[in-house]
Amino acid sequence: MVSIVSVAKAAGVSNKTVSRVINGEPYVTEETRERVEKAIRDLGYIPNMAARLIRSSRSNTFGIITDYVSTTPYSVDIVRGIQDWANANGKTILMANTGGSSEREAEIWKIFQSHRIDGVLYVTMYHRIVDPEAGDVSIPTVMINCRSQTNELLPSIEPDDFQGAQDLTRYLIERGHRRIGYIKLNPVLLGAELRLKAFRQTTGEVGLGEDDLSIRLGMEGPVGAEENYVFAAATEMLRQKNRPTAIMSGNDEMAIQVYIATLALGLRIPEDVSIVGFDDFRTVSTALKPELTTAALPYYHLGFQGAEWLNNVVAGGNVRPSTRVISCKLVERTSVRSV
Amino acid sequence: MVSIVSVAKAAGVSNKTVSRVINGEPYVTEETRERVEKAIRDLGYIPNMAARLIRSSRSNTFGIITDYVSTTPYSVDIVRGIQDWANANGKTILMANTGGSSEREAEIWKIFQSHRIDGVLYVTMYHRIVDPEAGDVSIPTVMINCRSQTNELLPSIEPDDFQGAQDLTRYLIERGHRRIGYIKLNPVLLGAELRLKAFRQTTGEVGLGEDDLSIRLGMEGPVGAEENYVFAAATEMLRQKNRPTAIMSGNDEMAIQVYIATLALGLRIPEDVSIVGFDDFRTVSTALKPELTTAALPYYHLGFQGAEWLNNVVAGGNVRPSTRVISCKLVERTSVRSV
DNA sequence: GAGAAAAATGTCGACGTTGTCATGCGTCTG
DNA sequence: CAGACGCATGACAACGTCGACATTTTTCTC
Repeated sequence: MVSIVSVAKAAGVSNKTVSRVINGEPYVTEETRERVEKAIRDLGYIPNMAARLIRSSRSNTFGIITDYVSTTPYSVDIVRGIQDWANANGKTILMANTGGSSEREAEIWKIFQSHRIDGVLYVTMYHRIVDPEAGDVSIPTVMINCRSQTNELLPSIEPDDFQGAQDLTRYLIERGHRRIGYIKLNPVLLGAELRLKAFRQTTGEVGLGEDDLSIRLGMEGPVGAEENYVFAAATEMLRQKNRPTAIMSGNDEMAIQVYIATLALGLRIPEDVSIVGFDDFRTVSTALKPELTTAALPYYHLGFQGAEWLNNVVAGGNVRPSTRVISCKLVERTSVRSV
Repeated sequence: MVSIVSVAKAAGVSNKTVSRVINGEPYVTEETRERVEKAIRDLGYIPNMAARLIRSSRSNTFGIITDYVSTTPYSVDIVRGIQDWANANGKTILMANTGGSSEREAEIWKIFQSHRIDGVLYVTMYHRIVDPEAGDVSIPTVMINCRSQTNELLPSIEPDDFQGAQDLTRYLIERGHRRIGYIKLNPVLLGAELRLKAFRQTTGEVGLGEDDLSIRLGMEGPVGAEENYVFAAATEMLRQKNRPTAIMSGNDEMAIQVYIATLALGLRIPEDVSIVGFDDFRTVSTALKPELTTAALPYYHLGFQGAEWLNNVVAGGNVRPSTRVISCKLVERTSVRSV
């Protein structure tokens, strides 16, 4: 492997001068710099990160720990956001997946430490409460899309489920809907409670009461293997004599079933029933016809800003641990009409 | 940071002996070994990979290059497969994403080289032909879910779109369907041609001709921003006097629209129309009611076996470059009935 | 044009690990 | 009991890079 030494030889300078050129340090003549750069090109020299790390003990590497579950694969956008930030800021990304096993997670922390990574982004694929296995380790960590139960000190960055559901509810109310159905998410998800709370509060503010609302449980059980009541709930809801003019679906995926239930009853969307989702899981929201109005989970930004934040923490910034929240943008499509 | 030296001191042995213990080398007394292991535990020593690499120039690290596109996020299963293999075999994963830009891709190769990775897994998020920017570099590479146009020498591992579509078609034929609709994938996707070819050939084998088949284009244009004709195509297809009794949808996502079109016409699934998809994009295939019969893209296996293969290549195995193909398993659910 | 300051370049060692080779010690062989 | 052998351990250098410091060369100042 071609090293700094061979470059130095080729350019007829000392190692240190080559090092200076590589790192853009001052005090190198233009002429020398060019000679060295030519040697680098000619020899195809590429700096050895490992050697660099060993000297400077800063790896410029972040580790990502994920917990892929077969659901909501859209959340890979978090990883994309992280990667984009990392790429723009010269950081490298080491990646590992717990697969849900906590022994494996412990291993991963070890591996990360053995690579002397600067910090960890702990990413969950759905919004939930977790319990990182970092042990007594003190690697700077930022939680993304989740929050630590035990360790209040870890900064976390999460989607604003409340605001998203609030916007969506207001959107329906502004368009004249007064009888609204709501199909609840799996209670395991952190968003379930927040979204429902926002729905209740917002409808309450305009004086809608339990009689105007049809609230049903859509799913429950372990994520990935849940009991699914969405179709039945939607069907039942729409068969009521005073059926809702709009249905808020816990998420976009569940909205598929609401669509199907609605159509199977011979009702039209949005003429007879308006429907909104949540997540902006585009594979679904734009595949549905009419396309689904929904609130976009800010996955990409969660990742991007999480990485940025971690960087501040690593740099020792004055980062008081806290939960940061990113808003969910309402995406207006064509599944809602005014009544 | 606690190093091998401090451990050696604590245990009252030489560096080398500690090294021996760490690497499980022979010629260490049980007694010494225990003493060293105790010191390691007490001090919380974790080996420094960078230093190790600098000596041995084997990083035990694979790089993954992806090209995330906002479509088919389900393909993260490829990455999961890779990670699982890596984890089981003590490899570390470095990850980067091109975002579609080839300058960035070139940078990534550089970065990977600077980490002295052992090999690269070049992963695309949908089955297609690509053109890796590795340049004159000769890092062992395995292509996953794609194939190189220019470099015939790169091994690749791909889903068997042909076999999957064949199985699906046979499945319909065996259940008595003789008038079958087919909605074509975006021709940009490698699978489009293969699946259609399988459909044509398999229907042809049992004597079905153009009159029995309704073949329509579902989508075209750049991935992520394509023109979408699925709903219209399905609607038109089902309005024919001799409407198909079954429709094969290019993929699961498109099947959503076929469902909606079917139901909007007042037809029932599967009583009036049977529907199959492709991909087993579970967020969709199990959210549809009735649940969708489809062929599963073997994403996880693509990743797992790709990593395994790369490992062989790195080890200098007798790996004649070739395209390996992994079958798509038919997943029977309830969207098809016998006629 | 001498002396000082600034710029350019070089020398050397250290980072943490492991490979090479050397050494010490007990055991076996004949 | 001498010599050979096998096991257990250690000393030391080297990997590629960069920081600290030293040295040489150029430029500036009066």
